[in-house]
Amino acid sequence: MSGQDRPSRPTLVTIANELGVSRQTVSNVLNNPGIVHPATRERVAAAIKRAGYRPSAAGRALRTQRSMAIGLRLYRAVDGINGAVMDRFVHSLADEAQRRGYHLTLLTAEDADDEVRKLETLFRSGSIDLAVLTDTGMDDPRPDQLAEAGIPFVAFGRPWGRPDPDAHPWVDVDGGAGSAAGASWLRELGHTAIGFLGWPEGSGVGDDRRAGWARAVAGLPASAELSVAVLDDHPSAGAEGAAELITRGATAIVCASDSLALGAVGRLRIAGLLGDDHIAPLVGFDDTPVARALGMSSVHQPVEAAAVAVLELAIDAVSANGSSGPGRLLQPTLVPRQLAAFAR
Amino acid sequence: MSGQDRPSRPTLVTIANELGVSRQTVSNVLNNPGIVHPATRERVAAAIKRAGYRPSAAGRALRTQRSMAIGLRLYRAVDGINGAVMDRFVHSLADEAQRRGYHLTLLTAEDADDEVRKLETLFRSGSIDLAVLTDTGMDDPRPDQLAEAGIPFVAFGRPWGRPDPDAHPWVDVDGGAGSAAGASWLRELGHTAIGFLGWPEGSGVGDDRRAGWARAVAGLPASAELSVAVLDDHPSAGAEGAAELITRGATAIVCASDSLALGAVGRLRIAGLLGDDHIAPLVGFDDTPVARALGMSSVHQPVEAAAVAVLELAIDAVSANGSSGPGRLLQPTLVPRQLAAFAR
DNA sequence: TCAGCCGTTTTGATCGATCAAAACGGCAAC
DNA sequence: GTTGCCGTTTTGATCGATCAAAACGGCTGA
Repeated sequence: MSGQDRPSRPTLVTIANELGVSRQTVSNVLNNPGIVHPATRERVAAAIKRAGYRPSAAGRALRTQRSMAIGLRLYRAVDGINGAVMDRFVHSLADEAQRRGYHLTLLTAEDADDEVRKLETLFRSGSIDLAVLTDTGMDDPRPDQLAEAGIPFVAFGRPWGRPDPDAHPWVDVDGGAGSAAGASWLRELGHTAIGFLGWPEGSGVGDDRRAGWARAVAGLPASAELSVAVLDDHPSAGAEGAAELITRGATAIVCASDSLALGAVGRLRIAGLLGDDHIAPLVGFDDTPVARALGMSSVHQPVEAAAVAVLELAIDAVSANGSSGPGRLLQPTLVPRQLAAFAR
Repeated sequence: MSGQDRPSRPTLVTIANELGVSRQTVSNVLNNPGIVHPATRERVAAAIKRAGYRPSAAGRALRTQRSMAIGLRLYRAVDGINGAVMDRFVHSLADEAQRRGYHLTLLTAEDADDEVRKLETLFRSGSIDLAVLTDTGMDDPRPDQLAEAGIPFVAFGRPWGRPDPDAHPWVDVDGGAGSAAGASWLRELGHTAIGFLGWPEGSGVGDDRRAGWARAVAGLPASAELSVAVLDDHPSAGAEGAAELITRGATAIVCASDSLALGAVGRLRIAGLLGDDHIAPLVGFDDTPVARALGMSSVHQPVEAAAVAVLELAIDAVSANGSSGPGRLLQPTLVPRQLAAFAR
C-alpha cells in the first residue's frame, strides 16, 4: 500500500526550483513579502500553498537561534479542585502563545530545584527561549536561579517577600481585592459578623486574601476574632474551621479557596444559616467548577487576561524591549450565586 | 553589569577544540560511547560536564529529522470535575515522555478539524514527530484524517464504532469492567435494586459503562427499568436522574461520572438511603478530587499506566517496529469510601 | 557615453549537529 | 616486505533555513 517510499517534505529549494527562482526569494515571500515583486510574490505564494509547504522549524531555529517555545512546568494535580485555575491558565497560555507563533513545551519536576535544572537544560539546548513560572511562593528561589542562568522568564504570581517588587516581570491577580469584594457583598446583605477562613500566616497568597477581608470588615465589632486558619486546603479542614467560626458568632464566611468553602457550606446548613433566599452567606475563591456546580458564590480570576499579559511580557523579555513595565496586577470579580436545588 | 556580550553557548566544536579532538569524537561520546577509547571518552565527558554543554536541539533535529516532540491538544476545561482525569493523564504523559527523551508540545483547537489542521502544520514543519489523541468519540473523524496525512499517532480511547478494532494503535481503560465492579460491590452490600445513571446511547464511553452495569446486575429483578439517561454531565442532571431512579425503586446507584454522582448523593440523603455505616450506596466514575474530598466511592482509572502504554506504542509508531500490538485495554479499580462527616 | 542609483533577485556563508566513508597507526599473516 | 585487518579518530557532505552582500537589468542625470 505504501505508495511512495519517502514522503520527503518540500523545502524552500523544492519550491524555488519548481518556479525557477532562488530559495531566498521564496524565503522572502514568507518573511519579508514587501521587498518581493507582487507578481513573483503571488506565483510563489500559490506554489507554497499548492505544495502544502511549511518551513522547517529545525532549520529556522538553527539559523535564528530561536525555538519559539516556552517552557512551563505542569504540576501534579494534587487537589484538582483548585487546580482548576491552573488548568484554565495553562489552556489560555497555550492558546495565546499559539496565536503569537509560540508554543508551550511541558515539563514535570520533583521540586523547585529540579524544575530550574530542567529548564536550564531545555534552555541551553535551545529547546525553549524562555520560561513561565507559576505558583510563586514567599521567598521563591527560582527567580534568582533563572536570572543567574541567564534564562528569560515571566512569573504568574508576585515576587512575594522581595524588597524590590520589580525584580522580574510578573503578572498576578489582586487576591486582596477579591476577598474584600466578597466581604463587602456580605455586608451589603446585612451581615455584621463576617469571618475569614484561610491558612496560617506566611504564604503570600493567603496573607493577601486575609488582608483584603480585614480591610472590608474594618469597623465591624469583634472582627479580629473572626479569622481562623487551617493547615490543609481541603473541605474537611474547611468544615472544621467553619464550625469554629460559627461558634465564635460568625453568620457569614469568606474563604481563601473553594475547597475550604465546600467544607464550610455543610456547616452553614447545619447551623441554619442558609436563609430562605438560598444564597449561602459564603464566598469561595477561584470560581472552580465545583462552585459553579453547587451554586456557591466565589471570586473569579481573569486567567485569560493573565495569560495575555504574561505573553506580552514574555515577548518583551526575549526581545529585550522592556517597554511594558515589569509588573501587572489584574482585578478579579465576585460571582454571586444561588445554591443549586440539590445542594441545599 | 553585563559581563560578556554574548553568552555564546558551547558547541561540539568548542569542546573538540578545547581538547584537540574532532567534533565527531565528541558527538560519539554522547551518542555512541562504545566506539570511543575509554581514556578519550573520559576526557571528553569531563570537558562536556565542565562546560555545561548541551547538544543543540535544532542542529540535531535538522540532521536527524526528528524533533523528539509529541503534539497534544489541550481541551478547554469545560467541566473540571471530570477534566481531572485528563489532567492526571497529561501530567503522566509529560512525565513519561520526559523520561524517554521526548517532550509534549501543546496545542489548542476549536474543534476536531482544527485540531487535525494544526497537528498537520506542526508535523509538516517538523515540530512534532507524532500526535496523541484523547477523547475519541463514536466514529471519530481524526484517525482517518491523520492517517491520510501520514502523521503517526496513538489514541487514548478505543476506536469506537469501527469495524476494525486494530485500525490504529490505542490505549484505553475498561470502563465496563469498572461499572461492573461498582455494581457487584453494591450487590455484596446486599442491594438488589441497583440503578444506572448515565447518558443517552451513542457515546462509546457511556454505552460501555452501562453495559458493564447490565452484566453485573443480570439476574436481579426489574433491572431493565433501572437505567436512566440524562443529557448533561452535570450534578443538577445527576440529581434529577437519581430522583427518577429512586422513584422507580432503586436503593443504590452506579453512575457514569462523578459529576452525576455528586448530584445523586443529595437525593439519596433526602430519600433516607444513606444508612448508618455512612457508606453511600453510590458509585461514581473517575475518582476525581471531589469524590475523594466528599468520600464518595468511585472507579479509579490507571492513567499513569495508560500514559506509559501510550508512550510505548508511540515510540513503536515512529520507529515502525509494530512489535507491541495495536490495542491495550487497562483495568480500572473500584475505590470504596465512607462519606466524610461534613458531607453526610 | 558612462557613472550612479534603484528595485529586485541571486549567491555565498553560516547556524550545530549526525551520517558515511576515509584515514590512521599498529599488528599479524603470508 | 607487502597485504589486510582492526580499533579508533578524522574528514567531507548534508539537513533547511536566514543573513549579508553581491549581482543584475533598467533608468536617470551629468
